Amino acid sequence: MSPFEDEKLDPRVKRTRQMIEQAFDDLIKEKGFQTLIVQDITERAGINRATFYAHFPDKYALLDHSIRHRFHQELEKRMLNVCQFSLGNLRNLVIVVCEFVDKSHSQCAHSDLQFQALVEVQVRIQIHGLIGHWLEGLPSGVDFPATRASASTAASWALYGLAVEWNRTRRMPPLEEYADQVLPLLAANLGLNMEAAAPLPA
Amino acid sequence: MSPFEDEKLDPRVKRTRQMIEQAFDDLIKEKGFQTLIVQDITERAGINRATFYAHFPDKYALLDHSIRHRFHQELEKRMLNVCQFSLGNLRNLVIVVCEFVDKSHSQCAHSDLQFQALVEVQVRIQIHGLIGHWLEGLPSGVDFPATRASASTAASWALYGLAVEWNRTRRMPPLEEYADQVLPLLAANLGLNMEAAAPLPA
DNA sequence: CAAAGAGTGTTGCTTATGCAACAATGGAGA
DNA sequence: TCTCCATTGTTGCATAAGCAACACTCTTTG
Repeated sequence: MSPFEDEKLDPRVKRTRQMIEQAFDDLIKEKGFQTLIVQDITERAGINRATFYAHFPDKYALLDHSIRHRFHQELEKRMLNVCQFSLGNLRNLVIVVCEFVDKSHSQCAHSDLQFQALVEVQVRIQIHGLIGHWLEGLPSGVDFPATRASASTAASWALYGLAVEWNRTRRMPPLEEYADQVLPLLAANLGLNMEAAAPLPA
Repeated sequence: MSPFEDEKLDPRVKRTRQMIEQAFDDLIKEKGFQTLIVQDITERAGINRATFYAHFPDKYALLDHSIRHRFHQELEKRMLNVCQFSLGNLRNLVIVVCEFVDKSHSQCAHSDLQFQALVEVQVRIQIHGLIGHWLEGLPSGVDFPATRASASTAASWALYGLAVEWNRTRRMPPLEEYADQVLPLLAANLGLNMEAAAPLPA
């Protein structure tokens, strides 16, 4: 459930990965993802090129890892990775995703479509996993429009799409307001009627 | 002449030394030199204890190296390590030494006498080397009170002593003024009569 | 005095990283 | 088309770093 714990790993490995990730993050801001070559990363990180390939198959794998890592950190900040389902937590998730998408889109220079697509895939996977985990924790009596798997799929796509839309409209309305506005939509995906007495704590 | 150039060294070695030196500097500020044990340094640096001993015989050698390194950096900042003798350069050297002594004494918490003594030895060695190098570059016609070797010895001790004194009087008078004040003393050590027409550019 | 603990250096072995060279791919330009 | 060049992954070998264990010295504490 938590692929980024501080495993008791060889300190050399931990250091090298940190240096690679740091160099990668910096370079993406500076020259974007597409024009970035592996040699840039290893030079900035101060490691050998062969060492890079000992850790990542290529720069795409590194990007995937980096996105997962950073998004997971955002979840950790709000403890969304160690909680149960509630409308309040779902609302926080909306906020996290919107902010993350906004930050990603702003830092990639030339509206790099490939970059954005790769971000989307990784983030959606994580959202899907989190919501799926939440739903597993619900009592079996709760009804869903379909299976729980379908529910988390629909909700994760919907949530990401809403985040992109919020970014596209130049972050209007304000995030808190937007979260309140779209929360019923997502709740509906999950089979929750917000007008009736919700079976969950808000 | 320059023991700290960016030699083409194995990047692993460069990294490890940097981490050790960084951890050492931080820890000295936090808990002083005497109470510091090697294990503290290696833990903070994130390296193995055996690796430490592969680079330094003990914490005293590390301190020596650290002082030499930092003092040399100060010389480099003002390009005193790549210039010839002049009264202006000697004056700059006074300023560098005063500032360095002051910084060292302020950062060592409990007026750690051993620490101060170790700093003194290393800094004086460097001053001695630099002045000696300067004197070698002078034309053979210039007169000294004694040999050039004696002159640089006397001057280096005198200069360090003056720096300690300036620190002891709570940095009074202001550094620039103090430098002008003591410059004739040091010049006399080097056989230069500042009242007569100096054979050197000011 | 004895025993326990903390810190020091050292050692043998394992593992990760550095380095240089290589073939393979693909794009740019004559 | 052809060559040139940059980039990519990969490989074998050299070297640095990690790790656990050891003996040794001091200090502390009962």
